[in-house]
Amino acid sequence: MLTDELKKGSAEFLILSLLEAESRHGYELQKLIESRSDGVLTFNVASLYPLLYRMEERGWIVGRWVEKSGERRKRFYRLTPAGRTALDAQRESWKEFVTAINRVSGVRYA
Amino acid sequence: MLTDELKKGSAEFLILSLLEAESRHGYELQKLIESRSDGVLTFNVASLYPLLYRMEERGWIVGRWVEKSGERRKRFYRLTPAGRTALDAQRESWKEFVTAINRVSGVRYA
DNA sequence: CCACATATATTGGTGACCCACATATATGGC
DNA sequence: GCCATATATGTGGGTCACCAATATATGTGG
Repeated sequence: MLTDELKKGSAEFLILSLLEAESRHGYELQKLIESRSDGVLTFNVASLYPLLYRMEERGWIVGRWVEKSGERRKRFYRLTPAGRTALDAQRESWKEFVTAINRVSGVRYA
Repeated sequence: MLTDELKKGSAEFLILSLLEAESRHGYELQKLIESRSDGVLTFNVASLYPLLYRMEERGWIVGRWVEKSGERRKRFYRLTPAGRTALDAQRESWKEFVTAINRVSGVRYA
């Protein structure tokens, strides 16, 4: 499937987008992406956590551990100013990319 | 850049789309994708030819060598019925994918 | 004669993604 | 009391695509 290949690379953009409104933890991000896309976009845990670390190293997001009694510890991530800048850039890239593919492939949204 | 990652996986779809109208050879496909996307979508030769072989093995396209005097030999590819079916499926996948990403990321085309 | 465009092709390295597995807690069903 | 399932985070190892670099070969323009 085309989608399988394309999903690669989109994950970062989705995470940045979801963190724009409020901070969230990894598992939550995974479930949100899956439910909000009606199952079209799925996310493997083995991709999720390494990706979050990479994004944190890059300074786009910052995580903090939250521990509540009677709950498993969670790591909540929030967007940094650099992350917001990256998000803006990726939004533009995304639009440009979609426009380009549509133009070359002749896709129209009837 | 987001685009760099996303370009992966879209190549097949673009090639199938371009071959729908008429048969073309590898180098031509590469140049067409680049020019029609205004340089947004670039294509590495080291990806192009192996990809064409894979698509031919899968039975989506068929190539034939064309040799003219005073010209380097070219391999023209045309779409097979199976390729056309695959193209239809990929068009749907593409639309579904774009819709899903837009919904999750909150992108709107103003 | 040499740089460049055309045209096809491969080797070798990098890097992302994912299967499978591991750990730990709370809840619901039987 | 026990077991499956949901929640939540994490990793080792294999696979696979992409790409930089390189190679071959011909026609054109300066």
